[in-house]
Amino acid sequence: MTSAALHPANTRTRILDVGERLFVKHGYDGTSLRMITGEAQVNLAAVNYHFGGKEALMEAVLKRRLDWLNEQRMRVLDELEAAGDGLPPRPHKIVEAFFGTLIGMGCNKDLGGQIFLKLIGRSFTSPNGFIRALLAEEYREVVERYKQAFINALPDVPRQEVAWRFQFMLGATAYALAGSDFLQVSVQFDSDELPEEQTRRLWSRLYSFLVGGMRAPIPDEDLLPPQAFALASTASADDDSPPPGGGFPP
Amino acid sequence: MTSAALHPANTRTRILDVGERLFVKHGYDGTSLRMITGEAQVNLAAVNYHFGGKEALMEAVLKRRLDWLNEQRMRVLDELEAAGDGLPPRPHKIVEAFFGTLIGMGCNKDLGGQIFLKLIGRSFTSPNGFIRALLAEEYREVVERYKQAFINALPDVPRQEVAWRFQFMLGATAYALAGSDFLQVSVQFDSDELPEEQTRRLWSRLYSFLVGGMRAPIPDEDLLPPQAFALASTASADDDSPPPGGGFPP
DNA sequence: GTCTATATCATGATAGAC
DNA sequence: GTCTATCATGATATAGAC
Repeated sequence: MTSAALHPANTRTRILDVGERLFVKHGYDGTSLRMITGEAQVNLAAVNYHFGGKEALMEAVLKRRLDWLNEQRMRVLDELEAAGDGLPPRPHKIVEAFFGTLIGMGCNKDLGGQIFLKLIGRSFTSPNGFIRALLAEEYREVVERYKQAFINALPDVPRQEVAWRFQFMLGATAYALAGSDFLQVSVQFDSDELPEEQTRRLWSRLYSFLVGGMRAPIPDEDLLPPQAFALASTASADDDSPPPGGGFPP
Repeated sequence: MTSAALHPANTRTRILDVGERLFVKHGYDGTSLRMITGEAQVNLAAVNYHFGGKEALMEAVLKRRLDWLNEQRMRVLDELEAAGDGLPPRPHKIVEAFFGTLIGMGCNKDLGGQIFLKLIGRSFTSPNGFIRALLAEEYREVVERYKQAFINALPDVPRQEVAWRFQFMLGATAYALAGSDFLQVSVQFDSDELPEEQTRRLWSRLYSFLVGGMRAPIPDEDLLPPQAFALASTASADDDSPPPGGGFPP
């Protein structure tokens, strides 16, 4: 059995697949081209030949999935609006269109599955500027259209408020995907694949939470969180100053 | 003016302060000890002398803030339960105690301010295992107690459901703090400091969203997201196969 | 397209003088 | 406690044979 038989795809695709997985596992800065080319069993120089460099590889990894996602999200919203007879779609349908499309990708290995969900969940807060910039650019058009759809669907809610809630929904979703499972509830997809069944249950829970948050009453601008917030904003820190006793030796 | 006059604190604290800021800005892997010691105007070897290494420095940076946060969160919950006359605190009060305490730190420079909020927001999804492990360890006791408080406050909601919603709330909060401002609503604290006024407005909005999500109806286990989800989980990807023409030269 | 070999540089850590 | 000097390692990227 040749080593090529172990690898279903060509060099370029193997690099993309392994890169995607390792970028998730170790982060962009924590992943070296040697790690990628080693696992993909291709030559070190192949990355530079096919993509032009490490950043360009990351860009290709993200775009491969985002192009599909953007297209799909646009199409689903198109259908939603077309089915409305001139009426704007209901808010929960828009939530479903935007976030359901994403979560659904987790069940589809051809679309990156859980690996991609985790990658996208973490990329929003990447310390690497070019990653955030790329995401902003790739998301801009679609997010703008969905934001407008939410605004149309919620005529009584101020635009600013809608935008914030969109941001909160993105956060809740991204974290559920990025998976810091220290709450012991988080989906264990360290073992590579999350069963379709579990993904569906995650989705139904997340969906319920998001819609609940979206429908929350408009906050009172003058609300002052009485206790906790005020305490924390005025407390003094116990700096790592010398131990009690004024610095005198014991 | 001596260079020491520019730096209010001792070497150890200067390293912690600069480290905290740079770890946020460039991530753990993207920050070198040379960057830190350079900005802090201390010797390169000082980090190893005072902390023992890069990982230990990160640990010290996190613990300096988390110790205070844990203590405060415990105290606030103590008071809440003491004031209840045997009745469990209302859910929205628990939300306020847990998340309000955190957000309040953003107004207090002695507690790290916005910098620390961003750091903690990003650390949950750090690709570095030791950071997630440290956070899990530091959060375990407090989170366990708050989770129990939520369970007591919501006797009709299944425990699993409560845990998930806790996770979603953490996510929405962390992302609001970690700040990927590509939605144009996100708080601009790249310019270092977020005014107290804005932090309060962020809090009132977030608070409303979190409580809304927490109170959402229990999801139907058998709900199948009709359109978007199903489409995404069965679609086929357009792989990066050779361009149309079968690979023949033009 | 793929490979070897290498250039160039930055990193974390430490040894040892002061 | 602070400094200089240095080590060993691993990084990205490229030149050039095949």
